This record gives sequence, C-alpha cells and structure tokens, in this order.
Amino acid sequence: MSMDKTFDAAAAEPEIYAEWERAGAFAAGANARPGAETFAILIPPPNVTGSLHIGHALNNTLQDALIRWKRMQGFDTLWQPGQDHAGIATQMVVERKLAAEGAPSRREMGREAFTAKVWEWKAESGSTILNQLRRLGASCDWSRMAFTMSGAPGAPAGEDGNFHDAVLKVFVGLHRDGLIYRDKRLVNWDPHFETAISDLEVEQVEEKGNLWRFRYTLADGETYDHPVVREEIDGEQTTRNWTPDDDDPSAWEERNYIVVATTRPETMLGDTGVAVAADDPRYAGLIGKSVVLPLVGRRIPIVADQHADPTKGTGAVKITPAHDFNDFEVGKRAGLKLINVMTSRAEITLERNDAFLDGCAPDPEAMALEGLDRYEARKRIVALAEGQGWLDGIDAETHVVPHGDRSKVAVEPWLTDQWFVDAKALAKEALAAAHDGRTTFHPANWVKTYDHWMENIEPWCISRQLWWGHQIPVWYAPDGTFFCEATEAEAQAAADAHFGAPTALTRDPDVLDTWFSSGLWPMGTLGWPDQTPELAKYYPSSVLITGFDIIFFWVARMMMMGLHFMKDEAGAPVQPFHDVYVHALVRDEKGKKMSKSLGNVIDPLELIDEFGADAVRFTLASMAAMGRDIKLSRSRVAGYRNFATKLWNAARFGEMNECVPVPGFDPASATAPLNRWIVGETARLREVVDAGLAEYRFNDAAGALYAHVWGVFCDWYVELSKPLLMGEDEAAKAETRATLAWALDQCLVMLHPFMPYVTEKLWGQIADRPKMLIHADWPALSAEALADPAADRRIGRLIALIEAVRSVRAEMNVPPSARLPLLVLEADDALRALADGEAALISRLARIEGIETVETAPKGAVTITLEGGAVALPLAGIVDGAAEKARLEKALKKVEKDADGIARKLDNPGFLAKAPEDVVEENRERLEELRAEAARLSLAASRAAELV
RNA sequence: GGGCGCGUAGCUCAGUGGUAGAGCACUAUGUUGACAUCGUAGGGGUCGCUGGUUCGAUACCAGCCGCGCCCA
Repeated sequence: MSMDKTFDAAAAEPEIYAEWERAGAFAAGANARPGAETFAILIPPPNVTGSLHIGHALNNTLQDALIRWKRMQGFDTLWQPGQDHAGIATQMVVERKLAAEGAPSRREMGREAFTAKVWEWKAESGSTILNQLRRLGASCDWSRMAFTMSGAPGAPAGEDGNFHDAVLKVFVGLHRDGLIYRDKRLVNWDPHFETAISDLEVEQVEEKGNLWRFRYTLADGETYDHPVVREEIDGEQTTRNWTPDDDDPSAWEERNYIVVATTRPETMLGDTGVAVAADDPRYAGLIGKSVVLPLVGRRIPIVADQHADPTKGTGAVKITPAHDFNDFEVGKRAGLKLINVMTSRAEITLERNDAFLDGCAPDPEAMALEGLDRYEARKRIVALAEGQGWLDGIDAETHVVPHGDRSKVAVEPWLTDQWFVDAKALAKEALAAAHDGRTTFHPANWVKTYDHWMENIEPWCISRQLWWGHQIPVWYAPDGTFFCEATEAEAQAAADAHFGAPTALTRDPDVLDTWFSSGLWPMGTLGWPDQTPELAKYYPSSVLITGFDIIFFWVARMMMMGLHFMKDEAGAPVQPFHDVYVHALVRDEKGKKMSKSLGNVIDPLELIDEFGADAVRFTLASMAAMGRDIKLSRSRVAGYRNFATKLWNAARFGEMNECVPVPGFDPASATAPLNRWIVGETARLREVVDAGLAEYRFNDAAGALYAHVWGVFCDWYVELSKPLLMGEDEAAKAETRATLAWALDQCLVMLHPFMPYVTEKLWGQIADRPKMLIHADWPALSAEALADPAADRRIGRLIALIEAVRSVRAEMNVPPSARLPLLVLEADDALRALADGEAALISRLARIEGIETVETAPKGAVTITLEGGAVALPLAGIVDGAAEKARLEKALKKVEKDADGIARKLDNPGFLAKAPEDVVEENRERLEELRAEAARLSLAASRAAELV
C-alpha cells in the first residue's frame, strides 16, 4: 500500500493520541531507564472556566517538547496536569448560567446548594480546556489530574483529592506562625462582586474625568489672606490664585474658605480633615483651625501633612480616610476619624450610619443621597455645591482609576475586616532562593521583575467574600474570640477549653483567594500534606514554564509557600523548582496584544483545524526566542505545515525506494562519501538540538531541525542518493537504503518533541517497531566520532560545483532539458577525485552529460571557478561573449574587493600583533583562495574577450 | 517618575568582537518517476543615529532619536 501524498492531520491526530493513551505512554515514569533521574514539570493550571488561547498553546507546546525529549532520553518524567478553581470567574459563570435558566439566585438557594451547582457545572463544562490540550498533543499524565478545590466539603466522588487539606494546613500553620492575621484596613473592594480583591487583581485604567474644586468654609468665622496674582491678559485685568511657581504675590484676598480639589466628590460625605503642607505659605496659619464640611455640617480639622503637595491643585486636599489609601495614611498620622459612607455595593449609606451621624448636622439634601449609587451621588453633590455656592470650579483631567480585573468596575477602597498574609516575612527566603542558585530564571533578567515585587511587597489580602473557594478555617465565639483550626471539632475543643464551658461557634463565611491555593501547586499536586512517594520523588520539580504576567500572582507565591513548608532532612527550606523559564507573550502579527475587544485573537484550535497541531506547535517553538514577544501570523504556520508535508514526502521517497531500517545498522560502517556525510550531519544535528533544548533555546533546536530536514536531508541527501538508489552497484544501493532509512529515523526521533503526530505516524508506517516513537530511544550520536572530514569536504565541494553549474545555466538561459558536457580545465587532487568518483551524482543534479579533461577551454565556453580549480561549460552559440566577459568581470570585481579588504587587514601591524593566531591564519588562507580565484576569473574573462 | 526590553532585507525575526543569516513576500524559470503544501536560479541590508573602547564593532560602553511593556 503506497502512501498518500500528504499527511491527513485531522484524521490521524485523534487516532494517534488515543493510541498513546491506550499504551499509557504519558504515565509518570513511562519509558524510564532503571534508576533514572527524574524530570518533572507541573503545568500552570488553567482556569476551570478557561478555553485554550494561543498563550496556552505556546506554554504547553514548550512543556510538551521538554517532557517528550526527556522521556525519550529515559528520564523518569512527570508532567503533572491540573486545573485551578478560579473563584471569582467560576462563581460568575455559574451565577450567570442560573440567571439565564431562570433558576433561583445564589442567595436564594443558599451556600451549600450553590456550591453543589458549581460542582455540577464543573463536571459538565469544566474540562473544555483539557480536551483542547489533548488536541495540541499534550502528553500530561492525565491519571494524576489535580484540582485546587479537590477534597473540599461537598466535592463529589472523583474530586476527593488532597488540596483542601493542604490549604487548611497551610492556613492554620501560617496563622500559628503569626504570618496570617486579621486586620481592619482599607482593601480594594469590588462593588460588583462584593468582595475584597488583592492589589494584583486591580488594573489601573486611564480615564477622562474632572477635578472639582470645593470651597470649605472656615469654622468660627475665621478668615485669612490668600495670595493672588493680578495680570493683564488681552487688555483685561484678571486675578488668579498664586502658586509656588509664581514670583511674589501681587496682592492678597481675604477669604473665609479654603479650596480643596477632588476627583471623587461623593467621598466628601466622609471627609474628616483637610491637609496642607506644613511649610505652605498660603495655609501655614490655618493649621490647627477647622472647616465646616458643606452638606454634612461636620467640623473637621486642617492638618499639616506631607501628602499635600503645594505644587498640585490648590495645595489643600480633603481627607477621607475611609475611602482612599493615601488619606487612610494621613488619617492615621493625624489621628482623624474614619467614616465609611458606602455600602458593599458602593451606594451611599447615611441614615443608619452611626459613625457618620456622630457629630454632624447634615442638610436634608445630604440625607436625601441615601441609597444612591456613587456616581449618581457624585452628580447630585456637584449640583448641590453649585447651587449652594461652594463649587469653586471644574477642571477636566485624565487620571488613573483602579478597576477590578474581572468585573471591570471601579474598585472602591473600603474599610473592612480581612485576613492578610505577612508576605514581607515570607518574601525573605523566596528572594534568597532566587539569588543563591536554588532557583534560576531564564532569561535571567526576569529575576529583576521578581525582585522588585518581592522587595516592595505589601500584606496580601487573602479573604474573599465569595462562596466558591476554600472556606477560611476560623470559628468565632460570641464574644469575638476566634479559633483557627483545621477542623470544626478541633476548633470546638479549643473553644471549650478556652472558655471552660461548651461554647457555640460560627465559622468565618469567607473563602480564600484562589492564588492562595495555587501557591501550593508544587506540593499539593504531589499529595502534600501526605508524605507520598511522588512528593519524595518529584519535588522540587525541574522547571516551571510560564508567562511573565503571572510571576507575581503565582511564581512568587509558590516560592514563598514552597520554601516555608517544604524542608529537607536537615530542615532547610526546599524551593519548588530548579528553573523558571519565562516565555514570551504571543501577539498578533502587528504586535498588538491579542484581546477579545480588539477582535485580533488567533484561535489556536482553528489553526490546528486548518494546519494541524504539528504545524502550530512547530511555529510556536520556532518563534520562542528567549526574551522576545512572538508576533504570530498564519503564513508562518502554513510554512511549517508545508514542512510537515516535506518530511512526509521524504518518507514516501524512502518507501518507494525500499529504504527500510536495518536492525543493528551501524552508521559508522557506511562507506560511500555521501552516506558518511549524512551520518556526520545527523550527528551534528543531534548536538545542536540537545544543546538548544537543554538551554531552553527552543527556536535554535527547531531551526536546526528545519534546516537539516529540508535544507540538508531533502535538498541534498535525497537528491544525491537517487543515482545510487537507481544505479547498478548493489552494495552501494543496499548501504544507501540502510543509511537513508537510518537518517530519516533520526529526523523523526528528533522532530518528535516538536511534531509528535506526523512523526509518530511515519514511525509506525515505515516499519514494525518494538515501541512507539514516543518511547523511542533518543540518539547519543557524537559528531566527533561519526563525522568524516574527508566526506564532508568532498560533498561540500560537490554541492558547490552543482550550484555553480546550475547558476551559470540559469543565467545563460540554458534549457533545463539540455545536457551539457563538463570540461575540467584545472583541478587539484581533490577536485579531480570528485569529478572521477561522483560523476553520476554530478551528471544528474547538474544535468551534465560526460565529464572530460581539457587543456584549454574551447571558444565560447563559460568558465566556472571553484575551490581547487576551474571547469567550463561549452556554450558556443548560446553565450554572448560580451555578456560573459561582463559576468566574469563583475565576479572578479567582487572577489578583488574581498581580497583587498583582507589584504589591508593583513598589512595592519596592529592586527598581526594583537589578533589571535588562528584568526590571522584564517585570513591568510582566505586571501590565498581569493587571489587564486581572481586569477582564474581574470583568465576566463580574457578568453571571453577573445570571442567578441 | 522608576524598571525592563526592542530598532538587522519589503514583512516577521535569528545571530555573532573577525566573510551579514532564515522564513515569508518578490522576480525569472521548470510536466527531471518524494513533494507545485514543490524544484532551480535571482534581486534586495552604510545591522536606528552620534561618539567611545578595540588591531578590528552590527555585536561591548555612553549619549541621543523612535517604539513597546511592567510598576507607581
């Protein structure tokens, strides 16, 4: 049965993948040599709500390439798959689904019923991305599938893993060590999801807005003189406020108010002070006095604080400690009250707000703001300010507003009780590990990003007001005392002991940040807190492959958690991975970040449908140069699909010519120079591919494979093998068949990590094998042992000769069908041997008929100069003497220019004295070659001139 | 404002202290029994600019210009 002309990826891929799975080819330790070293990669867990985007495709292509490579080398490999429970995202998806179905809402059905719904949803829809990873060819050990919510209460059968235990153990442990604490402070509050989020989940978005200036009247009838500047503009006298940039003020104006500027008028309801710089000449005299807050009627102090910048705005800022991070700090320094005026949905709350009502005399208009959304309240307050005459002015301004990365609504700094991790304490060891060689970043410069964050780390808010997640293991007694234990029973026991009597407890309703559990990924996926054999074997993992966008979110947290909890026999902290390879961001072909809103998203699954998974993988690997973003275009993918076709057809050629692998074939035993040459080339390829993969230089490895398979094996070896395969010499034919089959096998083996499908298919098609390609032995070929310099030189010269003849033929418009004799004019021994020994190859590829040695070139012959001699093609009648002369002179000019450059170099005493000996020698040899070629060209040119 | 990175062929990008590369695109050409998802040949670059180090710089250093990303 002969092969099809192309590889049918769509049909073959699922079959091949199923075969691998049937054979258990992906299992941890599959194909491991006895006593093998381990090589483990933990997948960056995709969200359970996720679907495969091009970044995942890149990330997993690289992981799979490394895993397949090491597996073939006989390492004890583990590629640990799993998923992240994605608290907010998942809860959002399920709530939306319930709403769409007209089902009772989350709050109506209650916590237990809702989480049951989430589990149901996960069972139905949660594995989309896993199936997409399979299509990509990912060889994860699916039998070890992990999930960051496994083992949580209510988890259905099959979801009964260890993660919940791990999370609780870590929480209780960190709490016991004083590294987790409860605190009332401002957090980033997402009013849409009504939960706290961490700093990292906040996006800064630039928005057009206004800076409103309000006049706050001084209390007790106080006045002061505010400096102003009188100017004449267009013939009119104007007065404006003096600023520190001006010269001395030209006048003073008596005022009974101070002007503050704000981008958020609605927060004025919660103002508890006005800050000015201590040395601001405008306001220094007012420090210690008070203003009366408009609408609210509260007396609030004017305080000195460095937060007020005299050069910005009016130099005076209103202080709302309960609604702004900076103001919170000012308030702490100045002892100001905290008055929260918003609900969890960012609606104004005044009526039942004791903190607000205490010590104020609000206008009825203020109280009418009750229940309004923050933006509605803003409008009303501005209108009231205008109506009541305390609006000083409005300046348009763009400013940066923090938004929730999931909800896309503006985040409200909000005062609540939350749980925090003392990240600063955990960061110490995590920083050390990245600097003492325990964990190495590739490319190395990413360690700076990591450092910068670790060094400026803030307390990590880990509690979330959600239901989908690990509920915080803390129980409260009625008096507020709390007990942090892994189980309710332990908490109860602790409480009873503490109070000396049975005490009713209520559990903290909040859950933990998803990244808190993701931080345990390197341990939790291996069974921790149980001391499993896998944990002993595969922790720490070999390399983490990830995008730079989650260095903070995830890498940093795994480092902190792993180092804190994992200890070696001596009790020293053990890092979660030896290497961190940070790969590029995939952009569209114009360099834009792909996003749904821009509509420039390239769907990897569409690419796979169109070009095959191998082409998509090879494209991504080829473009994965370290430290650079990838701009992906379809044409590039099409090119690598063509590459797969090329490989396929090379195999088809082998099949047609009965090239089958010979068991026990020893590549060193080949005798024909052509065969010895391809063996050497193959050995060199193996060294380059191994070196590339070992250093995470995926593009180098892929590039070398491409150049070898297409440019060396197909273009030259296959072409040059044809005369041998179709010739009469049976011994040469047999040797060439065996060598070709061997060399092709090596290509399949080395391409397999990048193009697993087409290579596996060909592997099976070419011969019956004891093992599938996925478990084939990776070669240990050494170029030093196998490359034959004589064969390399001979084939190198052969190729140069053929190319030179073809070039002349094309330039002279010799029809491809015309066969010409080759006249050898001058030849050193090697060239002579080549002309004699490889006549069949030369004839076929250069379309030559008969090689003869002549004393002088006949009239009308075109001369070709080569290393070691010159040959000629008789083209009398075809060639125009003048054109030929011009061609040769042009070539001569170039050679002479090169020669002159080198000669100048060799004339430079500094070069001779300081350049390394071998460089000098190289240049001398090159000059000699160029001079010899120049002589041949010049001779040929003068002969051509005779024709004219 | 702080940090990181990038300017090399028309496009997308490798690369190196010692002869400038690839893929795509382009031009010409081809029914040579693996492959037109192909073959053959060809054109195309003061390696962003200016200085410095060096016998020698596209590469190392400094400054400048242009662009991108991250953090405030």
